[in-house]
Amino acid sequence: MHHSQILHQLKQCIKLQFPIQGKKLHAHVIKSGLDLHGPFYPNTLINMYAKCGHLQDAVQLFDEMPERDLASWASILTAYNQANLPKHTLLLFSKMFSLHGFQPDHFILASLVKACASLAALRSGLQLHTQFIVSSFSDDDVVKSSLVDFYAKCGLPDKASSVFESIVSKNVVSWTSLIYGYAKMGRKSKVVELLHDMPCKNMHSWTAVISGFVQGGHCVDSFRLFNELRRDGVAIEEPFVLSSLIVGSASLAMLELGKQFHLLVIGLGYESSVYVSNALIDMYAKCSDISSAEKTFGSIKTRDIVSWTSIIVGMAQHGQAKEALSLYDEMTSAGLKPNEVTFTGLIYACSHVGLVEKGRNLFKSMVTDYGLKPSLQHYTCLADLYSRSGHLEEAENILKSMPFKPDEAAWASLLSSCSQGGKEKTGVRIANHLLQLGPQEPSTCILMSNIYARAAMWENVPKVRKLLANMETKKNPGYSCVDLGKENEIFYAGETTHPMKDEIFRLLKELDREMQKRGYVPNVSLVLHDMEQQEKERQLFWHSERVAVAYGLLKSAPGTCIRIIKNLRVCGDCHTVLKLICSIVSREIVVRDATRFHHFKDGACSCGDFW
DNA sequence: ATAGGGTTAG
Repeated sequence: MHHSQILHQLKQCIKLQFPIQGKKLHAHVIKSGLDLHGPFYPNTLINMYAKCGHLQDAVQLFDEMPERDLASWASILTAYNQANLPKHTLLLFSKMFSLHGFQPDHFILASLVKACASLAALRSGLQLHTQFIVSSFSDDDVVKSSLVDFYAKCGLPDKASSVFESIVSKNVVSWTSLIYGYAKMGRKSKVVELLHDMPCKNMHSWTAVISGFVQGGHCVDSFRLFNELRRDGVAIEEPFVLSSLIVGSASLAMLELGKQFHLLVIGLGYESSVYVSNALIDMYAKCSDISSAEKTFGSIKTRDIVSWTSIIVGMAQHGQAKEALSLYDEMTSAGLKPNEVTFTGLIYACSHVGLVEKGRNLFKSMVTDYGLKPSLQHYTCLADLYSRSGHLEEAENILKSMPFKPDEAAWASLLSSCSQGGKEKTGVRIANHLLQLGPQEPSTCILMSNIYARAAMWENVPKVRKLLANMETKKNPGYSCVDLGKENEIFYAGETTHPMKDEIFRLLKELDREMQKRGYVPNVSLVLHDMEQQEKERQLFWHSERVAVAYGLLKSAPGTCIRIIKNLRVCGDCHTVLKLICSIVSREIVVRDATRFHHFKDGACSCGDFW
């Protein structure tokens, strides 16, 4: 074989994603005595391995090269980008820069900007932009296009636009990057304008706009745009866009819509896309339909680490800790390596069933067996495990000795265990610390106030109340949304204007009488405002989750599960009430609150009363 | 020979 033929075939391997064939060509080059280190071969081979996902082979070739030119460096940087290791890309570059004093060319600059874009590393990207402007490649359109993408991903679409304007020949790639940036920031009129002005559109562009809307939390806009596409008869040639839409239905907990997207996936024949299936698992879990999540997981032919992690995390969040842990054993037996995300789910599972030893061992295993670096979230999760199981000292030690500064969430989780377990002294110490820190979350303030009230430190209660009052003016009001399949109904806390309010009131009154027979006493310590006892009870009575449950009981088919989505965390009193209601009416109630899921069934909750 | 856009889990 002539070497131009070999080069051609290597390119074919990249295009068709045939690493095995590529490896054969590599072997052929060595066996036939062709000069492996001659012109073109090593860089093309590195590129082939990189693009086919064989990072290790690319790195090995690179390390064995006697001479490296700028193209070799560009190829290996691409390999790290391709393997989704943008941090390595930047790290390797800084090494190359200090060791060899290289000036990056336009190829290398484009790879580096891409790495910054996927990390949303604003500072490094700005530095590269400066370096690019003063370099001799400063008119290169491809680097400019990657800078547009970088600014768009950093949430600065106007900066992206000014770079975009400087591009000499604008193409579908640069247009797509720009429009993604505006979609992500929810700048709808700008998106519409750009869609109109764009001379060239393809599936990439549509996917970019829709995923931009979803990633920026403008899910409804993404659904609307997709409807328009379908109306216009645009063919969905690839499944990419469906994953984004499924993520959108998950984040709004719109189960019916998610199911419709699932049907569309089947109809279009994209069931075999792992990306789509993984998004579906997560969607069903986030919409509280954990059994459909399991079914979807079961139907995947080749599961990857994201599939396993999604179902493990889903099970853990729904209180099925044992199942989550046994899925982990199955996963490792199948030869898959867990990553950071898997371990968050696993430790979370342990903390919900009080498996202290198991959690401790998993944390150790993550470091020693898999060489993973625990993040702040891992430490917080581990501390949570200790404090929930009554090991407050160990929990506090972790927060104090870990290589991160504990944030408000970390202290708040510890504080919540103090109020549950009657550890007053520790609680007061942590509350004082939080007071100095200046809490940002209303839920933290409520915990603090309760601790101070219980310790009779009345001088501190007004301080916390004042903080809370300042927050509540800017925070969203609490609401609960009950999912009745074809329709949803949303209730705000204290709302008394609903057309069915009399029926709802009657039902809640009736339930209240039955609850009191079973020993229920309203826990007013969780209501903070200054008011008389009766007024406090009335306020609790109209908490949005109760109203939503009552409405759900009135409107839904008998025996069905009632699903509630809430924007804040469930309050302690409502939690008690829902446990009672579910057994009084013999119905399952599932509440997705701001942080977790509560499955109320037979008088108990899947969260084990810790949240 | 080497560079730029859209998809999944905490």
